Amino acid sequence: MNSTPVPDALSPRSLNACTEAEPFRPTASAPLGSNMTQSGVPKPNPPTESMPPPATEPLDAPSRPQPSRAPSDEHDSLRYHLLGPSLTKAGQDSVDQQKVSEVIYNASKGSKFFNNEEVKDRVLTEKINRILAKKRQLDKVNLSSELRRADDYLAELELGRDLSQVVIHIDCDAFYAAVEELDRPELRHVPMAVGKGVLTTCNYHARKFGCRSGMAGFVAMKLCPQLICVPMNFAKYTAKAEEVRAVLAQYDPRFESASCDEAYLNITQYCEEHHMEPEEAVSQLRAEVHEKTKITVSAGIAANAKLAKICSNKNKPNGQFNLARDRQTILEFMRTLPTRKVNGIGRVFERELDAIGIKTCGDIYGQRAYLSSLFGQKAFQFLMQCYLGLGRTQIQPAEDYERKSVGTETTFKELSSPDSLRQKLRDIAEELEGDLKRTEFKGRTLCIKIKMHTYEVYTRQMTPPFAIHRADDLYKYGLPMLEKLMKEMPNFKLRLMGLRCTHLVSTKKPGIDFFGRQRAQATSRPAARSDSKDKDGEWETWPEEEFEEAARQERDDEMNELEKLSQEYNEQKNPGDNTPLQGPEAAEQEPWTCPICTLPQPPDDATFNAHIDFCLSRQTIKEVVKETTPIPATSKPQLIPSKHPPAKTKGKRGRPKSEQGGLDEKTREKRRAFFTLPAGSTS
DNA sequence: GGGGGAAGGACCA
DNA sequence: TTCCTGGTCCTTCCCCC
Repeated sequence: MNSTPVPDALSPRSLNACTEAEPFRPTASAPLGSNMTQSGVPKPNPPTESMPPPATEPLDAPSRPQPSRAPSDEHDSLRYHLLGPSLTKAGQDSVDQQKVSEVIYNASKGSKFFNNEEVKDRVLTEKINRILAKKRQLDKVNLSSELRRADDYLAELELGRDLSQVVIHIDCDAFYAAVEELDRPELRHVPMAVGKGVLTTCNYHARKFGCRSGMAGFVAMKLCPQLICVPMNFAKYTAKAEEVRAVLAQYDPRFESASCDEAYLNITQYCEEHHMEPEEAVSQLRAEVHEKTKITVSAGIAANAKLAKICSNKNKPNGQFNLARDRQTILEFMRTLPTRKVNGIGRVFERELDAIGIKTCGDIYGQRAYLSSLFGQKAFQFLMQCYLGLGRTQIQPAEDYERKSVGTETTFKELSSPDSLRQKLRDIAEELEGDLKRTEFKGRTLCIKIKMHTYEVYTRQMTPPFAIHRADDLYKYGLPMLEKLMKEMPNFKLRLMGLRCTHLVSTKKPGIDFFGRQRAQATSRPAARSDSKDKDGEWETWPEEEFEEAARQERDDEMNELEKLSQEYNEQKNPGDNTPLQGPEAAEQEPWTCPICTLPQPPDDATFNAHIDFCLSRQTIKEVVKETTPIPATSKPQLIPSKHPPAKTKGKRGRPKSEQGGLDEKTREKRRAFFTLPAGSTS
C-alpha cells in the first residue's frame, strides 16, 4: 500500500481529550429527541440497465435486513468468526449472512486455516468464560466506588466536549474496484473484485453475493462463481488518490489522509468563509470529486472524527449523512448504535462486550462499573467516550505523525528446509533494506515474524548493538532468531516470514549539529515528510554515498583502534600472558569471537563480561556519533551524548553498563546466545 | 514497586 | 488445493534495579 499509515485515531489505543465545557447530565434512560438529518446526492451511475443476469442469485436476506450481531450461542461463534473482519462493510446489509456463513464454513472446513480459526475461537470462548466468571465475582462485592469513578470520568469527559467543529470523513466507494471500472467500464455491471488469493476490495454487485474484502479468493468464487478477479495496480490507485486529494485540499489544506481512499477534513473555516451549511459544502465537495475524478465518495459530517467515520458508512455508496452537532442528538445516535460500528471494536471485542450484555453503545452505561476491572483502564476510557459519542476534533496531515516501524513479510508455499528458510530470510532482508532506504530509517530493534504451516504466528525480537539498515546486518541479526526458532519448534514448516525494524532512527539528516547542539527535529522524524526545508538548508539531503564511505572508513579506523585497545586491555588483565587457557579450564569454556570488534577473546567469564561491556560502550558512542553527526571521512568522531541510547547498553538510571556492577550469570548467558552466531551463518 | 523489553494479539485499511 | 500486507497500540509477563 502506498498510503501513509497514521495512528488510528478512533481506536482505544489513541484516545484524546475534547475541549468544550458543558455540564454532564446522565441521560442513558431518558428518551431523547432526535433531529438527525440525512441526505444523499443523486447517484450518477445506476448500473442496472445492461446488467447480465447472474449465474447464481445474490444471497438476499429472506425477509428483512439482518443487522450484524455477535453470536449469542457459543455454537455459532466459529461460523460468525469465519464471516471475516469486514462484516460491517457497506453493501452487506441486505445479504443473508446465514447462507454466506454456511458457504464459507463448508468451503473452509478441514483446512489448516479452519483448524486454526477453531482453536482461536475456543481460546476466545474460554477468555469470555473467564470474563463472565470475574463479573459474577464482582457482583458479590460492593461496586459503588467503581460506579462513582465511572460517573466522575463521564462528567470529566463532558466538560471537554467540543461541538464547535465540523469534521467530515470522506471514503471513496470500493476505491480500487472503482478505479478498475474506469479503465474497463464493462466491469461496472458485473460482480468484480480486486486482488488474487485474498480480495482487497470488490464492487457492490459482488457484495450482494456476500463477497467482501479480506475474503479468500476461492471462498469468494464459491459464493459467486461468475466473480471476475483483477490483479492490483497500485500505481493506478495512487495516481487516482492524488486527484481526489487535490480536491479535498481546497476544502481543508490540512486534511488528514487516513489511508489511500479515506480522509478526514475540518471544514469549519471553509463553511464560515463561504457562508455555507456543512451539508451544502459536502454535497459540493462530493460533486466536485466526481466531476474531476469520476470517483464517487461517501461522507459523514459530525462534531468529531469518530462520529464522522461512523456516519460516512450510513449512506454508502455515494451518499452523505449529517449528524447534528448537539449533545442530545449525539447521545441518542450512540444509544442504538451497535458496538461493532465503532472503529476500534472488532470481532473479538464485540463478542466480549456482547457476553456482558453490551450490544449497543447505549448499553455501555449500564455496565460502566464493571468495565475497568474486566477490560482494563484504556478500554474503560475508550468505551466511556463511545457512550458519549466523543472523539477528536483536531485534524492534522498524516505527515505530522511519526512512523514507528518499517517491515516486510511474505507468504509462500510451505517451506521446511533450513537452507531455503535461510535464503528466504536473506531475500526478506534485501527487501527490507530497500524499504528502509526508501523511508530513510534504521532500526534499533529487529523483529522476526513467522507463521507456521498451521497458521500459528510467533515473533521474536532483539536489539543489535547499533541501529541497522543494511541487508547484511538485517540477515546477520535475524538469523540467530530464526535458527533458535527452528531448534525450539518441532516440525518447523513455515508459510510466512517477515522482518520489521522498530525504534527507528532517521538517516535523513542528523539530529545534532557539528557543535553538539540539538537540531529542531529529533533523530526520529516523520517518514513521509518531503517538503520540509531545514533552516539553513544544509543537511536537507544527506549524501548517502559519502556517508556510507565515511562510515566505512571510520569503522575501519575504529576497528584498528579497538584491536589496539583490546590488546592493551588483555595485556592489563593478563600481564605478559596472551596465550589461551589450556587444560580442563579451557575445555569447560567455549571459545568465542566478539561480534562487535570481531576479535577472538579469552573464554573466561570475567574477560567476556568486561570485554562486552567495554565494546558495547564504545560501540554505543560510535553509533550515536555516526547517526547524529556528519563526520568528514578524515576527521575523528566527536563524542556526543545520545538522546536515545540503545536500550541494551544502558541501565535504568542512564549509566552505561560498564559503570555498573558486573553482569549476572543469566544475563551473560543471554548475551552469549545473542552474540554467538550459529555455525554456517554468513556474517 | 516501577520501568522497560519481549511476545502475543486485536484492530485497521 | 486455496485464507494478505503493513502498520499501530495494548496487555501480560518477566527481569532488573
